Amino acid sequence: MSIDGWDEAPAGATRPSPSIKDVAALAGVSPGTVSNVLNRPEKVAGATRDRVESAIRELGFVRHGSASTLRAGHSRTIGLSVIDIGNPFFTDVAAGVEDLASERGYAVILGNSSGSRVKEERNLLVFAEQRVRGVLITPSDQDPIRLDRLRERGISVVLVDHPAERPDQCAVAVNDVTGGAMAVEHLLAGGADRVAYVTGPAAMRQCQDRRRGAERALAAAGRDPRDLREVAMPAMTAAAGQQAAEKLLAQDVLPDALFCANDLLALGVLRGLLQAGVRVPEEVSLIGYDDIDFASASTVSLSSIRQPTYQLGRAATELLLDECDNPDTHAHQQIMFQPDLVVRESTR
Amino acid sequence: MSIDGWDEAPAGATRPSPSIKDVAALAGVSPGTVSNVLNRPEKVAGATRDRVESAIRELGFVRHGSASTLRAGHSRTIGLSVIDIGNPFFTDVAAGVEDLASERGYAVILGNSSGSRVKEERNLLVFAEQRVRGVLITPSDQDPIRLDRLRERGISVVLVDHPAERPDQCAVAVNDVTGGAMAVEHLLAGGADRVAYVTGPAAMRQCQDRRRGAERALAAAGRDPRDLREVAMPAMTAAAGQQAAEKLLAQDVLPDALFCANDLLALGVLRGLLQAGVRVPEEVSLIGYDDIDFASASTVSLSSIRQPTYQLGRAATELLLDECDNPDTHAHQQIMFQPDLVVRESTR
DNA sequence: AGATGGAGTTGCTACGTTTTAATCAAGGTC
DNA sequence: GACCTTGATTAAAACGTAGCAACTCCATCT
Repeated sequence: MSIDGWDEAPAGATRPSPSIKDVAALAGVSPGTVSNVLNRPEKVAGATRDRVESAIRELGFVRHGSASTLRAGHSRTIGLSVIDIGNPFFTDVAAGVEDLASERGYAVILGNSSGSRVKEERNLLVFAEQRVRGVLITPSDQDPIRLDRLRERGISVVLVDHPAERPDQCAVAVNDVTGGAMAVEHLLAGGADRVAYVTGPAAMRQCQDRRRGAERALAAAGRDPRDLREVAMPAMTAAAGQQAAEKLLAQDVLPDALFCANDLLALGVLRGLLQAGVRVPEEVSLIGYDDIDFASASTVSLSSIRQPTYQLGRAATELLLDECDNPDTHAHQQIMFQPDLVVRESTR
Repeated sequence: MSIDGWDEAPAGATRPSPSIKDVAALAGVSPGTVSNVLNRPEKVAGATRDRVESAIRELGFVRHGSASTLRAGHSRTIGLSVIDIGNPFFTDVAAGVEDLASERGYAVILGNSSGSRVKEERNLLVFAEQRVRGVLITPSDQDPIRLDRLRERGISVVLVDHPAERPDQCAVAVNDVTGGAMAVEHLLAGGADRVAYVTGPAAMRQCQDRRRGAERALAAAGRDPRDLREVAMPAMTAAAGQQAAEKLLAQDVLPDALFCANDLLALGVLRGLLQAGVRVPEEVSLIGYDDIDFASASTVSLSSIRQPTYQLGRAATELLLDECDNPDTHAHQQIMFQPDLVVRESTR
C-alpha cells in the first residue's frame, strides 16, 4: 500500500542461506553427492550433476567458505600485506597478484600496513585467523621472526620486493643496489657535483639498498661515497617529499642533484623546489624511483628507475601458489629482476 | 651440520595450530572457559583469565576464524568492492574504510572490479562465500538485482559514492550534479565558448550526473545544453585520457574548454594536448574531477572538483557497522556530501 | 540449619562442509 | 549361478568454535 511500491520487495526478509543439505533434498541426492559436484564434478554422473546444478541455481546456493575451510583444513585465500597501498607501485603489484590469484581460484585479502609495524602485525594476525593458504608480504623492516610463526602454522610465505633472508624461502625482488647505482651514475653523467639522497625510514631495506647503489656509483666515479648527503623522512609520500624540499632549502648550500628513494618523494620534492623558484633540471637535477604512471605527467616530467611491478606481483603469486599446491615438489626460489633507467626532463 | 646453521630452525616442521582445547588443557580449565575469555572476558574470574591468557601466549594460539564464523553464524569481516583501486580516489576511500573498520575490530576484504561487471560479480560471490557481515560497494552500473540477493542472505549493503536506489538502504555519496555544474560554471566564467566533456563508460552514474550538472550550468548561462560535445572513453584512466586527446585533436575544431569526468582522464588529456603543442590553459582550459594528490603536481597543475574522499569511506563504514551491530535500532540513511571547486593553473 | 542468590565454570550440541569407507546396482566372466 | 569389476552414490564422522543450560561453590539471609 505504499506510494512507490518499494515494499513489494520484502525488505527485512532474510531467510537463512540454503545449505548443501537443502540442495541435496531438492535434487533428491545425498549431501555428499552435492559436495562432489562442487569439488570433483568428474566423479558424478552427468544426469545427477545436471539435477544438482539446477537445484543449486534454483536455491541460489553459495558454498559456506568457513565451513569448507574448517573441514578441509585450509582455505582458498591468500593474504597480501603491503607497505602503502596509496603508492601506485604497490597498487600495480597488487594488480598482478590479484589477476593471477583469481585465475587460479584464490581470493586475496589485502592488508595495508602504512609502514607501521603494529598494523603489519595486526594484518598478519587477521591472515592467521582466516587461515589463509599463504601470505605475500613486503616487510616494512628486517625482522624475520613473525614470518616463522606463520610458517610453523603451515602458512607459506613469499617475500615481495624483498630478497630472501634464508635459503628455505621464496622471494621476488628487484635489484635495488643496481637501481640506485643507475640513478646516481646518470646524475653524475649529467655533470652533478653535490649529490644528495632523499630517503624514507632507515629500517626499510629498499632505502638502504638504493643508498648502497648510490654510494657504489660515487665510488666508481672516483668520488668519496661519504660525500653523499642524506635527507631521511619518516614516510615515503609526496607530502614528506615536500617537507624534504623545505629542509634542503633551509641549508646553506643546495645540492645540484637529488636522488629520491621513490617517485612520491620525488614529486613532493619537485613541487617544493618549484614553489621556491628553483629551476629543475637547470639548478637541480632530480631523479626518482619506481617510474609510477604519474612520473611522466608531472610539471617537469620525472626521470626515474623503472621496475617490472606488475610482473613482480605475478611472479610472487606464482611461487606462492606452487608452494601451496605442490608442497612436495616445490623448490624454493629467489627471483631477482633488474631495473631500467628512464630519462625524462628532470635530469640534465 | 649445515654450514650456515639455518637448519636449526626446523623448516618443514608444521605442527598443527593449537585449538581452544589445547589451551584449556594447559590452563587446566574447560574449553568453554577459554571461549569465554576470548569473547566475554568480564564473565571470568581474574585469576582464571590470567592463567588462560598466558596459556594462549605460550601456545601461540590464534582463534580459528572459520570455526568461529561457522558457529556464530556471522564473521567479523566486511567486503569492499571498488571500481578501480589504481585510482587514488578509491585508494583514499579504502583508507577511510579500513581505518574505521579496524578500529571496530573488523577486517576488510578488498575487491577490485576494474569496471568489469564480471569481476564485480565474482567479488560479490567471494564476499558471499566468506559470509562477510556487510558489503560496501561502488557499483559499476545501475543494476540493483545482485545487491538484493546479498541482503536476502542477511548481508547488509551500503552504497559508496552512489545515491540510494531505494529508501530501505544506506548510501553515501557526493553531489555529482552540483560538482559538474561547478566545473562548467568555472569554465564559462573563464570565457569558454566551445565546451567538451571527456567522460568514461556511459553506464557509470558518476559520468551521467556530472554531465547533467554540466548541461545545467550551460543552460543557466543561457546556452543550449545540447552544445556540449562529448568524448566517451571505455575506461577512466590516464591512458584513456591520452587517447581522448588524440580523438579531440583529430577533429576539425578543437574545443576551448574541457571538463574531464575524473583527474586521471584529465591528466592523460593534458599530456596528450601538451605533446601536440597545444597550450593549456591559453588555448584550452582544462578541469578534472576528484582532486587527487597528483592533480597539483602535474605539468600544468590541474583545476579540479574536490570530494571529501576519506570521509566518504569512513561515513559509509559507520553506517554499515551500525546496521550490522544494531539491526533493530538502525535507521537507513542517505548521506550526501557537497564537492568543492579547486582552481589551479589549467583553467583561465 | 536451611534456603536463596550470584558468580564462576563446565558439558553438550550444532554450525555446514569434506572425506573415507561402505553400500549398491549393473554388467561381464568363468 | 557364483564371483568379480566398475561406477555411482551414501552414511557417518570429523573439523574448532560459540553459547546456552546446568551445575558447583560459597557467602549471605531468614
